[in-house]
Amino acid sequence: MTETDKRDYSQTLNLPKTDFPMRAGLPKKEPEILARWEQLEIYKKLREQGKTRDKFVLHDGPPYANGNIHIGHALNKTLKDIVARSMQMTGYESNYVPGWDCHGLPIEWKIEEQYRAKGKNKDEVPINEFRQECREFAEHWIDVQRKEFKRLGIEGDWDNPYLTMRFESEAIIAQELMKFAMSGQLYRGSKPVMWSVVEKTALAEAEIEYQDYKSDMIWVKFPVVTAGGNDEEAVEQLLDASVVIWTTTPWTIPGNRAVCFSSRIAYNLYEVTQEGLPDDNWVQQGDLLILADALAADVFKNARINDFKLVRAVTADELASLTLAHPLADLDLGGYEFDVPLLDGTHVTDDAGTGFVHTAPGHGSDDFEIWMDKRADLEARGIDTAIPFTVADDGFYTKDAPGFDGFEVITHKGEKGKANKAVIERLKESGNLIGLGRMTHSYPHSWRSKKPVIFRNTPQWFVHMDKTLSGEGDTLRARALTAIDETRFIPGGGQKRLHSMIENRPDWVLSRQRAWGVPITVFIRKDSAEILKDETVNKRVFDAFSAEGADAWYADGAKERFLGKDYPADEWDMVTDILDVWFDSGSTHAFVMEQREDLNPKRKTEGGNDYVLYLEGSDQHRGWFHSSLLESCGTRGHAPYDAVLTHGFTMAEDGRKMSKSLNNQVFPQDIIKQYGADILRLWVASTDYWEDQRLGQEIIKTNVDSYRKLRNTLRWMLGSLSHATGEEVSFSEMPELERLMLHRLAELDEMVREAYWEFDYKKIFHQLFTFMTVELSAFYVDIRKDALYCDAASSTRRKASLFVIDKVFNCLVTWLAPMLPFTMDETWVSRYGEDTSVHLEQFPVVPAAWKDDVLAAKWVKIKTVRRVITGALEIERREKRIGSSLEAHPIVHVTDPELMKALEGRDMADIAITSQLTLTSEPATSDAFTLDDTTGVAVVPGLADGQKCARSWKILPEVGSDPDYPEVTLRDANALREWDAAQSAA
RNA sequence: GGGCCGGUAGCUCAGGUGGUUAGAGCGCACGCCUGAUAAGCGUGAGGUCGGAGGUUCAAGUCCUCCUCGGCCCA
Repeated sequence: MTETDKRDYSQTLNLPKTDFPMRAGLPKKEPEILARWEQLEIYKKLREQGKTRDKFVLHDGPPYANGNIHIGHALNKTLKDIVARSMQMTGYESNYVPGWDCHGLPIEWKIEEQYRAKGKNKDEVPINEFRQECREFAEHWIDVQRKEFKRLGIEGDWDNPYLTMRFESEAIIAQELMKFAMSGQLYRGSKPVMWSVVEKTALAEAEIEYQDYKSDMIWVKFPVVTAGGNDEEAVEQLLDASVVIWTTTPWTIPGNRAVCFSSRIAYNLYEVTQEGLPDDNWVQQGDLLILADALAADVFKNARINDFKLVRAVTADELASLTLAHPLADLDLGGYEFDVPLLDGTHVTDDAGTGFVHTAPGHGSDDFEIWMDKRADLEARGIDTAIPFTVADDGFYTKDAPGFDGFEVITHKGEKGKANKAVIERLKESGNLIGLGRMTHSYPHSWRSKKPVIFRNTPQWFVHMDKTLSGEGDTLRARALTAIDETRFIPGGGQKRLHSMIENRPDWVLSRQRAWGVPITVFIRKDSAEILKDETVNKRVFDAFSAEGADAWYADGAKERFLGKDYPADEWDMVTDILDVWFDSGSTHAFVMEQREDLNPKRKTEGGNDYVLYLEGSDQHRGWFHSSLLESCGTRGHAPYDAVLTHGFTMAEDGRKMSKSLNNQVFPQDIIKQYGADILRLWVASTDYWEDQRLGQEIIKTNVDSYRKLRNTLRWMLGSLSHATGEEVSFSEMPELERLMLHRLAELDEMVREAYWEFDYKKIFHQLFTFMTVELSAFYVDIRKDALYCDAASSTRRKASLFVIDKVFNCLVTWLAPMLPFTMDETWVSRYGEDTSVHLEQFPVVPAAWKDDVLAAKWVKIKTVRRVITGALEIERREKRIGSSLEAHPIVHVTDPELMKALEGRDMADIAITSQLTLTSEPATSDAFTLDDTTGVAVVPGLADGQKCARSWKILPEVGSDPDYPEVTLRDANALREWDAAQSAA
């Protein structure tokens, strides 16, 4: 025969055949897949499919509609998608309804910014016109984000998402608020807020910038009025003394109600010993002052005193027992004759000042906090804890600051008013001023006007945390704490975190002095401050909001419209504050979950089997998990969720926060454009998202590599399955190697189902990936390629293998579908056709009978022997005695009877991928190859004898013995005979 | 400053109740194959488990402190 006559045996082999491309081209392919899903109406079909099932509701926490999505959004939505898809595939109806948070400050800012650019002033625009612009702004970003989320492959009701600004939503949010009002949980209190006199508005922390500012500083004596303790002499001594404070805001002195000290700081009583002081010196010889040890010298220096002596230490207990007089009390101004208590506060330091902190609860957050914390104690001491409103919105003092009428703290132009000067004069008169100065320091200014701001007490709306509700011990706090105990937290630490927050939090502030939001739809009686409680009025509000949105509250004539005939409009005030957006989103369970027929879960507590999960970043312990819990406990008595799942934050590759300035940001849009959404999703699936994750170029590259390996293994399966006929092979006929794979499938099935329920995606991905590379690609496939490619069509071994590959394929593709929806769908379609989708499948039922631990244990032994053989061949390869393992004929000496027993009936040549192999229980000579960690196995390498089969490339003596097919082994001759018969029949 | 959480090979992850020389996959290096081929197979080099003390016969695993990083507060 000449070369050209030689038969091309590759034509007779069952080589893998597939159109499934090795290279994915995801950036181009994914949009096509999305279009196909759209066309197939996958979402609709899923809902159809789930109609009669129990529901697994992953209730969406709404992102804020004001910009493109970032990596945190991508992580969050991808996780949600994996949850929803996997729960649907395990037999739940898992409908994902995305939502958006639309009201709030950041959008207001954007609109105001646009105004400023046009030279327009917000205050001159009718409020509903302004609100309309906010609404349109939100709408724009909802559309942008919706497109970006869909591009990630997130399945959900994108055509009907929920929005907090939809009229129905606004109506129910207001209705929920009115429930708090009706049940007596809502009350009007007050709180200091950052206030800009120039703009006559409250400012949020983000609207503040710090600039240097020159302030007046004063040192002021607070004379001791009463002192406690058993030592009479010590008490007498203290009664002659004064506590000294220092402040840079003299204008807050009329608002003073307490002095704070710290039990961690050392204090002493000092006596001024300096003789010959001028009469007009504010401190005189014999004065007794209490000061922090570390600061006394400074204070005396400022008071122009050189000689003083330490009388004795003053203990924290003594300080706590003191009552002081207000420094203005003796001037008969009327209104300062109250007791000033000393409070132990952790915020007090001895870095600067006197070690005592002047505390005006209406003018600072520390001041307010400690005042509220100690409220019960103070009231027990007979101290009025009402916080005075000493400064009006225009910067002028009010009647709550007697003696300072007509003075202003900050003028309407943002300049310093005469308040400080007036206070200082009065203090001089009182004899309690002991030092005066000026200092330049960093001070909060309005972002907009660049003018200084002040902390000012303002009326706010609160919900009681500790008010008794339905009975003894039933408070909002108690309800929430119980609800937390009954909720499943993943990871578990979230329970503790939320619990301690609720345990320690102050009353819930609901009000914001803003324009873009749902108004606090409450009326208060002008003369008594009583809250109107009337269901008819509430109904009018609800109906109007449902039809017209919350704008109805701000429309002309709204007051008369809602109050109706029963309440004279001139006797009632309409609240114009809006609700904090946390109340909006905290009510989503009410206006989304309960309202939508396609959600409306019937949970365990209601006798159903439906399950509700909230899934957000761990920052939402303070946010959405928190407000949803309080809202639901306040109105329904229980948590809105059965489980809370949290994820960490995405850091840059070095573990630090991503930031523009460090230039280490990763944008989802870039990854999608360059690699595809499935690569991003693979990262999500492989990472430990319960903690903070890292993301950067190297990590993306690792995932791209994993993706390639995974895709190629699937591609090979698709190619091999092109020869599958669907013929069943009975379990008893199945070779052990096949049964081993089915056993592994059964094990993996258990793992996958468990881990999906635990939301442990990295476990699923890592185990499946390792299975695919180690057990499938490098072991099973490597061994079975010979049978698959070369065995005759009728071969049971080959059919069994195809059967197994088919099962493995279905399992892997469905199991991975929630994580890699694009690629798995592409894979599924490649096998089952364009009108199918893996996303309409369930996880396959894997027969429990496939599990065979005895078999698995036996194959551990077989693999042990295989490792020694492979090791021996590696030496031969290194020494250039063989290239392919098919050139070898190892003699395998197995002296361990246990191992030998495992090998019985196995074709070890196949398993080791050699052409020939001899097994013997005879001990080998000492130069045979062994592995250190394996006893009882030794391998003497050798070369296979005979001719190389032109078809299967095996080297066997039998090659040439079939006269019809002299170039091949007998197995291949048989296969060719079948092949040729089939060809001629066709 | 306070509460909570985390730091295991270059990367991503495993390492029940403390117990042999700390594992896997990827990547990397080297080799083989050329019928999964911009693929497949094999071998190998990489870690004193953030650091320092302590408890213990024995600690990545328990305790204390420190450090770095994160979230939330102040």
